[in-house]
Amino acid sequence: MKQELAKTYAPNELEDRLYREWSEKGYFTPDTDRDAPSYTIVIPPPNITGQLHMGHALDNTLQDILIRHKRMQGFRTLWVPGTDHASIATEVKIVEAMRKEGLTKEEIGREAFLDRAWKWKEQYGGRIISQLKRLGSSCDWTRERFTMDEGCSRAVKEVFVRLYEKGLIYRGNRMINWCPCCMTSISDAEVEYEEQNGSFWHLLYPIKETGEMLEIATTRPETMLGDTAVAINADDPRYAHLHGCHVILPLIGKEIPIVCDEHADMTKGTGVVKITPAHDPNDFEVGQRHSLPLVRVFTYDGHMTGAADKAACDELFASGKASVGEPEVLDCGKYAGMTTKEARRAIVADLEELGLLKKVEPRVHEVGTCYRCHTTIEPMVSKQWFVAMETLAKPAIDVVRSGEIKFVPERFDKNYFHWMENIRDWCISRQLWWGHRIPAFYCDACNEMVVTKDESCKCPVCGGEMRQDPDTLDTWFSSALWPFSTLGWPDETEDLKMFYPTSTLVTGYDIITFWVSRMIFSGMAYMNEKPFSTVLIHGLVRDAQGRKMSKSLGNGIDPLEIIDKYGADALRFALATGNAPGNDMRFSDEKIEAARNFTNKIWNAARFVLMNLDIDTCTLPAPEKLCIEDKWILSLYNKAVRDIGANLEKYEIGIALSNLYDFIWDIFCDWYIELVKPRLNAVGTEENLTAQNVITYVLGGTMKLLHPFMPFITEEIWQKLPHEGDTIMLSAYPTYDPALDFSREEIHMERLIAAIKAIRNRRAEMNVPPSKKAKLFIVTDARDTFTDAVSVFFQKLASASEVAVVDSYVDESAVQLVTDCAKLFIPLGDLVDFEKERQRLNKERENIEREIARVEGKLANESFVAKAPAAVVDGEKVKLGKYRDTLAGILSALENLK
RNA sequence: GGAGGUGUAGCUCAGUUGGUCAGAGCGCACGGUUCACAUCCGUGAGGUCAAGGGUUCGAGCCCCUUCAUCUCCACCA
Repeated sequence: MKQELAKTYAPNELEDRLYREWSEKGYFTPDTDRDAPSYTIVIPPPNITGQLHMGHALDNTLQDILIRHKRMQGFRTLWVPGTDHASIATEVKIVEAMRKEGLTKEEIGREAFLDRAWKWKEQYGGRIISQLKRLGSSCDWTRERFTMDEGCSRAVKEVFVRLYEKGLIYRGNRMINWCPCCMTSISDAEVEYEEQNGSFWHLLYPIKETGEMLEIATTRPETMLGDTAVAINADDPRYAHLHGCHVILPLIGKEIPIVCDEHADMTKGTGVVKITPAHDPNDFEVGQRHSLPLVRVFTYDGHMTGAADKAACDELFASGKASVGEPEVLDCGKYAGMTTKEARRAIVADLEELGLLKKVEPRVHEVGTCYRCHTTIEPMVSKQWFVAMETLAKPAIDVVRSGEIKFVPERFDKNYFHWMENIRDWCISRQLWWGHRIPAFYCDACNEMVVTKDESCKCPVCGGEMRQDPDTLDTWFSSALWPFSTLGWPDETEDLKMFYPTSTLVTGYDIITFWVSRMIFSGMAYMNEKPFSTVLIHGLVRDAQGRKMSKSLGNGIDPLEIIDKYGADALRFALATGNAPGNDMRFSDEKIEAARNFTNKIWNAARFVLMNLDIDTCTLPAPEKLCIEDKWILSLYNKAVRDIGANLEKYEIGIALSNLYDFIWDIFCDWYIELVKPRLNAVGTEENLTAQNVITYVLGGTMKLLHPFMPFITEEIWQKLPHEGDTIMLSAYPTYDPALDFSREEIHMERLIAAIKAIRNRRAEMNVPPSKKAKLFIVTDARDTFTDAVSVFFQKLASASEVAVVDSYVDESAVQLVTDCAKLFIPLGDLVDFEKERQRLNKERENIEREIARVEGKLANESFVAKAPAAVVDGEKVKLGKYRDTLAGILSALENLK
């Protein structure tokens, strides 16, 4: 069988063909009947809003490498794919699209809106899936899931109800982060802090009892209308006489108390803090401690409250439906209806007019913004659903602390612990429509509330109709359940038994708090078991200048364009190579071109091998039939197998891949192929047959080693080589074989290579073109290295016309080269410049003498000899011996020149 | 205010438990029509491993200090 390959690797045609074939033959689906250990990965589900970006490409390349490696090792591997509904992100996009059509959510109503959302999901969810396929991801598509599919929704309801029944989910008026743009609450994790230039306004509040002016500094004067107290520190001597006094809140003339609270820090500002419990998290706490009223002065869309808002609130209180902690609403009068920004200006101007603005200082401070739209977050007291985190956090901390779950690299556990140990209750309700609707039902008739999975429930008190809570859940609430909801939970499915806990989670460090931590406490809480054993963390993919890739900068690189141009394997190589876990990486043209060149190199090596092949099956010949170069390549191949395997086990994917790169390019292509060419040309001989088998064995094995990283090219080549089985995907990953350890031949080849390199080097320095052949005389004690059989190497690779191993050689007109075991003479006649030769040899002599002095010094150091491991000391001794031999050679060469 | 990352050749970065670790790719210089590959082959130049101190027989690697740079977290008025 003669197989042929095209001259240049053209990835596109074969990628589609091979992926379809793998998929159709069901190779991605685990054989659940087979008895084998499981290895499971659940995909971090991409948002349906997006399309594949470089971050996804990296994330999924790493997962595919792991899963393909384990599959080839014989594990029962499952990679569960899916997408995330991305509640807020998707809703924002749909609202945006509707705005362009002149529509609003309210106009079309909830049902029509959800219709649009599902259509969106069909369109864009499908797109990202097909993009994942182009990368070569070997996901089990028969198990594809969506965070809002029926199963996931069931899991969400189940968890909600269970937690509610345990008292770990509660509803109440609490301080939350409100995004006036998205018009919803968001969790603490979803707030991003940005540095902004602001001001520090020093206001004066008149004191009722003494008539003094109390100076108060604030960064947010517009909240003053909602002040319900002023706090001082009880120990502050400056204000000791004011305990129990009141201030008159300017502009509205309201009397509010001066309270003593630890929150007022004597060392900061004026030591006096205005307290706005409804619009500041700290002030909320102070308000709780002193039972201060909550006065809301902002609307949910970022304006000052007015008469209508107040009326609505009054009605709520009058009806008796206002719940505990419900804030009052102020009619802000002349400020009503202004945006908070306008109100700030107006209030400051009015205070200034009244002489109550003492000074304004510029100040830089961190302002919370919405992670989706980057609108400034308004802290608000609002009635929301929360998860009580304290009891849930503890097992989640322990399971990482005990090492049951490991972060790779380890340092990210610090991040995790810090977040988990300082966690606050999780606000999970969102004023959005796209998402899992909260399974709480209210009876308008009698105010009863029921939390249940049953959507058609009746009021248990009065039997009346129930109204479901209009809010939806934080999108991360369903993501948190992903490792088990995708396997069928809450049912006790076979998949759950077989594949949970999952093995490795691969994700970026930017998502540890959002997602990883929540999956861990969820797994512990509902499964009583960790969701995964290892969290492999990777960094961000940045552009060539090191900037974050973003839409607004327009510096994003589209992975699909890269795949079209260079192939998926090249993209995968570029992403997986030369970067360590947890570190950011840069993506550049140079990198992808280098990757493309590597694929082409592999392709051509295979092309060469196939051109010289006429065997149909490959059997490794018995050792006595192997030539030195065969044993050498097998030995190095075997070491590569060991190293690559060890690095993959340690998740050192970048190192494993560079081991492979080095082996393929520098060892296999640059040396072995060149070394066996003469034998491959000698068609019909036994040596030729041996060479064919060895080169096929090594190339085939190398393709297997490389397959997890570059699945397409390796499958294509492997298929064309003599092979057993239907696909490289399911072939056995190579393992270390002690029988292939040929260390003697390694030493011989090292010597030969050193000699060949020395000759090439010397000829290059002298500008002798390779076409000018010259005789080579070798004087050496290492006769077993420089055998007749290896002469051809020098002819082929070192431009030798003929090679002779001689007892001694004297010829003044010869170039002399010295290695640690041989002296090489190349009679080049006129080309030799004796003065230059002498200088060169002297330089070499100086170098080697320096080295000898260094090693001798080391060995003369008693504590080195006494304390260093024997192997290290022996190594130094061997080195010294070689150096001395080399020096002797150089000295005799110099002698020869005289 | 806390925590962490990074700093190694001109550029981008590897360097696993301290002992052939001073490396790779790109770039640069010189040479090459060798029948797999010019997306290639051969050869070469280049680094006090940010600075200083310490531990050790031995330090890019461990410890301390400093500088530069990036990131995360944090309710500071």
